[in-house]
Amino acid sequence: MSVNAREAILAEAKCAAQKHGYNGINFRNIAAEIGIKNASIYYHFASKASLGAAVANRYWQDTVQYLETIRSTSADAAEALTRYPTIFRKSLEDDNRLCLSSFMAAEYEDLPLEVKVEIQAFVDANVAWLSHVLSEKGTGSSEDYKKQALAIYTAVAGAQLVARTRQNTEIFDELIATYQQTGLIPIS
Amino acid sequence: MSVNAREAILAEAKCAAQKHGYNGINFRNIAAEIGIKNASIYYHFASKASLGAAVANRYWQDTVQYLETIRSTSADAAEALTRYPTIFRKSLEDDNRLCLSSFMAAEYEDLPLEVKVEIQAFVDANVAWLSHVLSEKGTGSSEDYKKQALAIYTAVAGAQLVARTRQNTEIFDELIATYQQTGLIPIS
DNA sequence: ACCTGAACACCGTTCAAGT
DNA sequence: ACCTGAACACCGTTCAAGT
Repeated sequence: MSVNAREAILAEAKCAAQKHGYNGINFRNIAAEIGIKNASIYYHFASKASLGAAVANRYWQDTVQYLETIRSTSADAAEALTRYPTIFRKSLEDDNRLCLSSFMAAEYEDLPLEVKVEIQAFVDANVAWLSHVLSEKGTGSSEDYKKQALAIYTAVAGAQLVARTRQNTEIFDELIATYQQTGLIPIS
Repeated sequence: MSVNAREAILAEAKCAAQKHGYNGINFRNIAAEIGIKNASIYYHFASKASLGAAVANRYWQDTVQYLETIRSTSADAAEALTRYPTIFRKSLEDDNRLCLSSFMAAEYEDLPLEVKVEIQAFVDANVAWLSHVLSEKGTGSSEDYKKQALAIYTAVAGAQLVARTRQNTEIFDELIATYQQTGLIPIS
């Protein structure tokens, strides 16, 4: 708690956002959880918007790092592509949480600008990574890779949403398998 | 307004839900919009949960009807499949609104049970319709149709979410085109 | 049958005040 | 440097009271 209140607030806020969305970030809950008063949060963050932006920023930066790990530990592009959905699967497994971005995409219109910017950065990072991996294994144009990358990201994020609704991780796996069988996600 | 307050409340609530989600349904706003006081809404609906469920119920029933229209006015299954995404496209065009279900999928964990039930009914109706259309044109097993139907629904709903984030209907069209090119959505 | 005013607890936010 | 109590406007909800 008191080692670093700022980090504790961030961690609680991230967890709340993955479970209930931006709207579910509750200052009084967070404060109670880490043993301070809700007014104290304002010493560390200027506003809920600012806290939300910090959470989203940390989130996509962590994701970029994880994506890099997948690439560097995969034998080839095909393996990296196959492992990509695990990012989304992990949050589902872990307490049925949602990718921050999927959540906030729904809430998007009502989000403060500074949060929108970070959410957009997350999507961009995913598409950039996927485009690069696709280009390593394919022969299409750069435009095609971008389109396919966005399509894969979209479908996988959608799968997380639907699977969460059913509270069933198997549905996520089946959806990914169907994407692979139909050819949306290349497998070899 | 006073011709039928109940219907006026439903209409306002639906619009709010498509723009801001269940959480964005605001009794004081709705009341002001139709010229009554927020306490009056409780005469027509027992709670916000009840109003939300009524909105979602009306929504999926309208969708079922629209899907039937697509089928009965399509020359064949392939045409019906091609026209399927228009349902999601229309709400985007119309003021950048979101399919109720995509919204509430994000909010799902926090939704009252009676609302969850209606959201699930919407997804089921879509999957049933898609399965049927797929079976009319294909030769796979019934299990395969269901899986592919859910995959198509998931990917199209995801496309709506992503396109909304970019406030750009073209992105929706490009995503659908990519789904068709890769084979997720059969085209002939 | 339909609507209202007043009150409740809850939440983001502010601010003057404490150590 | 970090935290707090008290107050504000906002929201879902209740309820006794109005026509």
